[in-house]
Amino acid sequence: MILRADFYRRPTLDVARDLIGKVVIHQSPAGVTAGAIVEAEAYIGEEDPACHAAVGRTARNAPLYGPPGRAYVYLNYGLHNMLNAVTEDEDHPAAVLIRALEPLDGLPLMRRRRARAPWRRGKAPVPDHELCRGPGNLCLAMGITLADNCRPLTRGALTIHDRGIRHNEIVWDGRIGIRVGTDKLWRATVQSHPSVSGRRTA
DNA sequence: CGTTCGATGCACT
DNA sequence: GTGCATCGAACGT
Repeated sequence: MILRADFYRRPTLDVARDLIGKVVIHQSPAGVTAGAIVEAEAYIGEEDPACHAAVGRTARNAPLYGPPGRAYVYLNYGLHNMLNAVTEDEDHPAAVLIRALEPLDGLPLMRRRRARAPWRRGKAPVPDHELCRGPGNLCLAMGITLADNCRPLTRGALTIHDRGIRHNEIVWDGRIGIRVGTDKLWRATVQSHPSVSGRRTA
């Protein structure tokens, strides 16, 4: 069952929590890939120093000020695309960063895309559970690019679905990979899942 | 184990 | 010109 816009038109922390276990599906000319979300972070409003909306509305962060249920994709460090789901209302810029997936469908295509990265040339193949581990890696494996920016997640080539996956052990931690706003416990993960990014616990 | 650092492109000041 | 919501290799302990 595909998630509708009303799913995203809610408090961002609720959306982040409920996105855990949901399935991202990308249909590209090269084939279909899909993965279940195991890690997500909330970025909420102009008062959140780590949110792109903290600097006010700009050309880049404009999707955050648009309707909920669309993708916000941007390039970071000149290398990696980041996939966000826009949440809340048009006048409340916020989004959930999808940080990691458990690969479900199209694993051979994911392996090919990961192997194509310049820094992976001639290296050992990526283990399956690491194909979508990390926000940059998952966009590469899924073939998500800037062309997907602003696209609705409720229909079309890039969508998010409820396939009935439920996780009992969802934990909240501080967001990672940022320099400010690290005090807020807005990172939801499936505890101990091998596809979750960052340092492994156990 | 841990920390440092280079690659790389573009939005923003 | 500066600074990233990264990745992974290289090095130190």
